[in-house]
Amino acid sequence: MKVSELARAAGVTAETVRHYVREGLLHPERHPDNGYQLFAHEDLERLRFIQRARTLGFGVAEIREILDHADHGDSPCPMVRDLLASRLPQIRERIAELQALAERMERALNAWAEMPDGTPDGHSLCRLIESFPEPLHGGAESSDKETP
Amino acid sequence: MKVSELARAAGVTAETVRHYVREGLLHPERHPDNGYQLFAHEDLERLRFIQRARTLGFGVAEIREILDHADHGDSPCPMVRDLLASRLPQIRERIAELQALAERMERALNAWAEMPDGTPDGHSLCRLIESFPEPLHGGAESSDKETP
DNA sequence: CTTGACCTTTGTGTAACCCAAGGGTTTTAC
DNA sequence: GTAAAACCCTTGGGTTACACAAAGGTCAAG
Repeated sequence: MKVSELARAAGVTAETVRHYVREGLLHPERHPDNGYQLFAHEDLERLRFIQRARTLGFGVAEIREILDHADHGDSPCPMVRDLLASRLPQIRERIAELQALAERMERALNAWAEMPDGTPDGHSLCRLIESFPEPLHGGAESSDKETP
Repeated sequence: MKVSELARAAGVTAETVRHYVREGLLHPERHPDNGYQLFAHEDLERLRFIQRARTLGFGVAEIREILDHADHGDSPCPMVRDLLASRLPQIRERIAELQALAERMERALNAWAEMPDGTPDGHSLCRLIESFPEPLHGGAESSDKETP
């Protein structure tokens, strides 16, 4: 299989496949004449494994470690379990943050619904945003990436 | 106020303040002798506004637009409301994704708890991950950034 | 007058890709 | 048989919201 064929078979873009190759998750052979990457059927399974691992919250570097272990004949299961166990609370924290965010957004929209649209207030900024509680910086901080 | 003073007053790092200056969210004056950035008390309010807007899910570029509007005497409220309204469903979608992720992780951990640790399976990869459902790519895609 | 704390700019790194450019190859169509 | 469409390669730059390091100027205190 060539890059795009593998990509289509797995439902990802060719760029993604090349990315995984660059990152050492896939090790295709090369056609000796033209240098094209040649993937085996195993690689399709491997790519599907990568996708499932991604949906479980693993990063590319972690997946590479897992696959390297497995390629050496070691069972990566204990490592995987530990990674999973350490990430789960972070996910739950993130969920709580996003739920709080959604609530704040909803409160803002509801408050706005009861106000005229062009509230003449060009001097000071939107009072509604200004009246939101400060992101108390004394507690547990969380630098994050909201919505891209 | 100098950079670090403003930063401390708002509970952020000096790097963050400089970042916002670079991005055009803050417009400090310059001390003519030494080139230091000089912030007014308004800028502390402005920075607090930025923080609140961030907790509402706005990106730095969006906040810059909002502030630019306000600086021109226009009320940015309609824009803000539209941004909020368009992002809320995305947030909800993201929450649903993360909850599904947390559930998958929990199911995996529970299944593992009932297995011996070093399940000898060096050839094929962890069956548990392999048995997870495919990230069906036919539906609504969402390329995202999981947990850093 | 020398620390030490603070200031400046510039450049690099982060995660997981996407996209464009420039150039070779293979397949398809006429 | 050949030309165009379609696909391949690598390289390099962009995305987010900062953090961090380096090299060098400035300032307050002892």
